[in-house]
Amino acid sequence: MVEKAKASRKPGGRKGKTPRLKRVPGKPLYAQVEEVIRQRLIDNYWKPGEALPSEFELARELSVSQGTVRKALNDMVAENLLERRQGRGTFVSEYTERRALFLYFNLIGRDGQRTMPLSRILACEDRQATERERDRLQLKPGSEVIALHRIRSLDSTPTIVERLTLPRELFPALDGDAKPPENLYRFYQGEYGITVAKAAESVQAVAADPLEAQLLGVMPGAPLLEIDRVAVTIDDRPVEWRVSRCNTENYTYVAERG
Amino acid sequence: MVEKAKASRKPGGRKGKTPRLKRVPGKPLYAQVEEVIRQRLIDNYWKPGEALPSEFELARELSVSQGTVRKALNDMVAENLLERRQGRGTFVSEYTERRALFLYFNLIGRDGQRTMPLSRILACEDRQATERERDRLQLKPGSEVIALHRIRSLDSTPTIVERLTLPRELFPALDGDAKPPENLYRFYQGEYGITVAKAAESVQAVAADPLEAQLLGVMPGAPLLEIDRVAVTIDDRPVEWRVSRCNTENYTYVAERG
DNA sequence: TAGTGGTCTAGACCACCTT
DNA sequence: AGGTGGTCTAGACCACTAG
Repeated sequence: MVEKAKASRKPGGRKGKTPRLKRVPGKPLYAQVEEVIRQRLIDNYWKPGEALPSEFELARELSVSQGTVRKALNDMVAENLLERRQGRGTFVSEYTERRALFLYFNLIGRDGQRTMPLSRILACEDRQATERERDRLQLKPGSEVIALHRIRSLDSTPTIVERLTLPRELFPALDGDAKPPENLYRFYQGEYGITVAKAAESVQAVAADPLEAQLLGVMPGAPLLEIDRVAVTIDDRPVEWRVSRCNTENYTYVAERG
Repeated sequence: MVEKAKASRKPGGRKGKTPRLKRVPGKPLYAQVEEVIRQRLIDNYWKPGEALPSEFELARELSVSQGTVRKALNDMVAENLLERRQGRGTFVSEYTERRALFLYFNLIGRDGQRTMPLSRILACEDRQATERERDRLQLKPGSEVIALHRIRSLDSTPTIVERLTLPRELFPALDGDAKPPENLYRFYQGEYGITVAKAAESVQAVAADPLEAQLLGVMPGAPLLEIDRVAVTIDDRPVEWRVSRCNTENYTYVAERG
């Protein structure tokens, strides 16, 4: 899809070879450095897992000091966009299993253990977005979506019934036959160059409907935890809407405050 | 050139004397600066709302550079322990209404608005800690606790039934007559010098029992959101165990991920 | 105007990793 | 041995707030 822009970096006219940053009133230099790097991540100029140039190289390229580059990079580490390892370099964050588990999977067992869920897809549908879906995914009327219905088990016990909606335009080649794997965010990244950078969740208690009750092995009307999540890219475009209904008899949802 | 630091640490030095920091292998200087400042917060040497000395003063006192003090202070701002305002100074965080609402109250209305709850105390009891309470609050067998039962309304609608347990030893003067106010964390801080620094929450869906159902105006067995929270001080001592059961028909619990 | 935090630079040395 | 990020220092200037 997006080609490495290295060759096209110097197509002649534009701004010369590199964006030479200069002081702008009201906008710190390090913020401008962040913008440049962020844009390159969006463009897939540096790909997930790849190493960035060293602090000194970036500093030379952008005509700022190494300390300014350092502040920009550290800020982006705090946003989970980059990772730094002493002696090795600075790398674009990648969606490993571990990362998915700790960043985006918040159901833990009574013993405090995190377990990787196992999913079974119940249905995969291709259709027009409902009004609610358009609202959540910021889509125009008439937009197509892919709707996924699956059940996820923790320790071999069916625990989560999940409905996902993806904008068709972001995932052109995805269809019902090519079943997506367990780690969807990694799949989005590897196959489509789409990186999920953050997600907003809202949580409620709901009563299980008959189908959910049957799938989860509880009584209809039993209390379930509903997690409503919209995942967005680095540049804040919605990627996925996911509604998970969880049996919390043996698992709890965790959050840190303060 | 690094100053030789003289290393004249006096063995018989008094506590009130200035701790002169020196390099220790494996422990960065800024981490030591953080420790000193953190300990002073724990000791209430600087009180909530008070201004700290300037970066330069602290740097001189601790025999480190201003940049090192800066890093320590900024780290502690990220932990919500301090606040900095350009041109004014660095201040110890205080529990304002606004702060309590945004840091520790996570039920928001359908419209995304945060509302301050209004509480009515149903019971206030003084008794021995149960085993579960001892576990959560890290108390020794036989410890006394204060148990509070209250109902909280949002927009005049009873929405949360809450049970709180406080270690008696932390709140010696608190009794059933002196009813604590709405903002408990601020109360703890102002009256007892106890600062809640962070909290861990775990969330589940549960069925309303008959009493809760009556208080909240729902049917018995209706799904409620249960939030289980232990609040701890800067030095990680448990201050309060709180179990809130919420009617989430009109409110949702929010969290950010990534 | 004086004092504070915020930004930026330059250079030194250290700890760690790869070769 | 050479390169990377991590720490620490020193000093300059800017932006904001207060008296």
